[in-house]
Amino acid sequence: MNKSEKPKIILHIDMNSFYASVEAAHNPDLRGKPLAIAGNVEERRGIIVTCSYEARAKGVKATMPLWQAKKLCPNLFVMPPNHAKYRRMADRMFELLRSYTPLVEPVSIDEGYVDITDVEVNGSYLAFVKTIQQNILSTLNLPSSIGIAPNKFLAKMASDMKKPMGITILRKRDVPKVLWPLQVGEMHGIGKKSAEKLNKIKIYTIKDLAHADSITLEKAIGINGIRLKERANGIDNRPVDPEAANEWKSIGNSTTLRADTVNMTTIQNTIKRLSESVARRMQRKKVVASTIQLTIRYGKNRKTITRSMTEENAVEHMEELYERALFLFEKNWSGDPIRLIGVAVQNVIDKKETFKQLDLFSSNKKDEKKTKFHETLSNLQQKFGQDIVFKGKKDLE
DNA sequence: TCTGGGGTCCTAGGACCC
DNA sequence: TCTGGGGTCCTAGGACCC
Repeated sequence: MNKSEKPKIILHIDMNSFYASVEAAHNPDLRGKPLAIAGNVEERRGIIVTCSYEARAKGVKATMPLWQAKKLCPNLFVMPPNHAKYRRMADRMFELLRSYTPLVEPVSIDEGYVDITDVEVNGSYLAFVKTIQQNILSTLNLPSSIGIAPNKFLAKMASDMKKPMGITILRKRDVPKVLWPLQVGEMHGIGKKSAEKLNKIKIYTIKDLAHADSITLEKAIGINGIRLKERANGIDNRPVDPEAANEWKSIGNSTTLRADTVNMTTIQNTIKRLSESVARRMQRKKVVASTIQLTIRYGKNRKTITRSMTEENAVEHMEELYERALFLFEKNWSGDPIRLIGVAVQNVIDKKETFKQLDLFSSNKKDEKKTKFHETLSNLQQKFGQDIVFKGKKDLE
């Protein structure tokens, strides 16, 4: 950290079993009961998305197949997800946080960072954060856990330590005592694969990672290893960026089919429906995109492929997406039964920036190239005379 | 008949340019 | 007669997160 910068105070707010809590907030009968939100409730492929703490007590967990959860907890209440409802509650929750400071960065529908460094606080920060937590609970009927720390990483690790309705302060000087004894896989950013790779080079705990040799680390898990080592030492300089959530890199929809299929009508209809949905979301966000990506997951081994194409001009309409997605499908489908289809767009830009983009980048860059080419050509002609022959169409563009 | 759907970021190879 | 090196863009796949 720069010496002139004063230490920051960052909060990480994590909503406890958010979907289940929202349902319970809307329906008091559900409170205190084992409740699960699961996709495809009528079908055998349904999995648990979120569940209440009462359900967790019985061993029910997110991503568990529904049938398995019911076996563990026969009186489980199961509801399909209502994303519009959760979105509305999330919006209200973030609005509430913004009443304290504009420095709020939503990370996902149910968590976000808040930089309260410059918020005037009477009394202790702990008491202040408690009022925020209570405010969320009394206004929206939703429980949360909050981490307080000098940076994002530590705040994130802290919010995870006491659930539900916990508040945890994690100071940098606490890192050796609190964080270092943990297994390396407990660290945010390290999943199963990286944990395995780290174990192979004898890094087991966060302490091991904090003291690891950077070269060895980079060889084992790439450049990300260096960043993770910094985090293990309590260092993280990422600012809280309120705009981050508005900048879309990709927008996509995918669906697992009822049964694996080779039926072209089903496939076409699915691609059409997904294209519609993506186009609608793009319109709502007022963006266009130049790359269209198709995902196919085969039933056999769940093998997944992605194929994409990039257009010179950005597209936005359902028909444009559908046409390209279908083209990618026909070009790349092996003929094997399909389990999942996805349509997504990447290289997303604001619609109002399209004109600028076209002027500044596309045409200007091309003009620049043309100008450069003609300069080179006339230089050569001066040197060697007029009869210089260039091969290929590209040279003349 | 075990594994959904929404994302972000990184890597690695090839094409192409200077 | 011999053969560099850096940079960017595109594509496909993978790791990770909620």
